[in-house]
Amino acid sequence: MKDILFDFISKYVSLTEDEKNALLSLDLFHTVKKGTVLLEEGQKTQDSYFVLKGCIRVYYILDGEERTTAFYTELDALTPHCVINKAPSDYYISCVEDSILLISNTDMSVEVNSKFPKFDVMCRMLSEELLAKQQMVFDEFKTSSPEQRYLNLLQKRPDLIQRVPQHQLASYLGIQPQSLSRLKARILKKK
Amino acid sequence: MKDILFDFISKYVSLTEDEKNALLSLDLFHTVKKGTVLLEEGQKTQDSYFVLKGCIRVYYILDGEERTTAFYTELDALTPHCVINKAPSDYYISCVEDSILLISNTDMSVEVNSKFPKFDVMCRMLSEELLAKQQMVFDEFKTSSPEQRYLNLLQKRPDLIQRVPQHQLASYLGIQPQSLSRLKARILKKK
DNA sequence: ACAACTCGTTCACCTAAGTTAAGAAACGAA
DNA sequence: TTCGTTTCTTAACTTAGGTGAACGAGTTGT
Repeated sequence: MKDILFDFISKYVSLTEDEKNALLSLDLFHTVKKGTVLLEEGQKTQDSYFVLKGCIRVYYILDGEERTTAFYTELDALTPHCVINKAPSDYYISCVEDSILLISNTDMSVEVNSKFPKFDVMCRMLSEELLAKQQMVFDEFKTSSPEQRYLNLLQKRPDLIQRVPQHQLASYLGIQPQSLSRLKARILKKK
Repeated sequence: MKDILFDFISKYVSLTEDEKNALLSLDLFHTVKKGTVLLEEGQKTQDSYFVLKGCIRVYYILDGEERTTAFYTELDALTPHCVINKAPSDYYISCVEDSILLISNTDMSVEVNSKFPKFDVMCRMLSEELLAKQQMVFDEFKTSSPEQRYLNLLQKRPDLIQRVPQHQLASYLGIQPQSLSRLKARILKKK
């Protein structure tokens, strides 16, 4: 697990042994059971998540209905909105599978970053990269139909379609579960 | 113009006179005429944009059709995807109105950031904030219908509806211009 | 084993967005 | 100004997604 983390970090900055040990001394690793709710609507938290293994999901409850807007899998990082703007969360985060997560809170980050400015640089690079990636995903979503979105997902994240319940996937694609079934049947017929 | 910039920066870090002068010596301010194309598909650039006055627009050309995915107005910052991942751009950026922009390139940033680490911190804060905001906008888009999106825009960025051509607005909402006209007529009828 | 529940799928019907076409209004260039 | 272009709107028709209901398969709990 440590290796996965340090390999990831090494894409951005190179760490000394001291810095690695400083990180490891923070008790960041957590195993989380499937179904665990990490964050609820209305709560405030200081925690950010980094997925080492497994899958977590962001969803809203609107008119009593779950609306899934994001899945985070291996090597994805998630800093909840409420951590940034210090307001209560307007969404939920839960665990789709048994997962191993790295959970860090703002206090830790502030402390580590002030001791090792290198982490500030890494965080900046990471946010910039995530922002650019997020924008691309958004652009693809906007410029395509539900059917194209499904086909696109089939290309880019085929694992998601297998590991995630279909009704969550439907809402992730912006449609109803029934429409996803119909859409899949339509695609099969075409071939 | 300088004041607008420094007021904006002061929300993140406080600058000394030296730091302010270092910024001003960089020749960042540019006036750009309506219709000017700042970035074309296939091009590489090092430039990031910050809108002091006016409006710029990001769009793709798919099957010969323009697809607008974003508008940037006063105090919005835009770092094109191609600056981050060093690949040719897959979209265009153009000027919707006569605008005053702050244009900075990567070389400048690297130089300034190494001289004043404070800017690294500011950039990190800014990217994190933008990422969170972007995610919220994306979530709203995903969880609502075109009609709701239009009503939402009417609430949150009413100026956009006035200052931007309707066909660009339609594609920003993920629909055809005809559908936007129809949708607006439908809303008027309801009232 | 059985009931209660969840999940994925199918169907029929409804509604809204896509498509094609046409005309009116606004804008720009000569 | 006038001609030509672009932009916006309206209409008629098509199509895909929303909605409500129903069914079977798989789970969970008793």
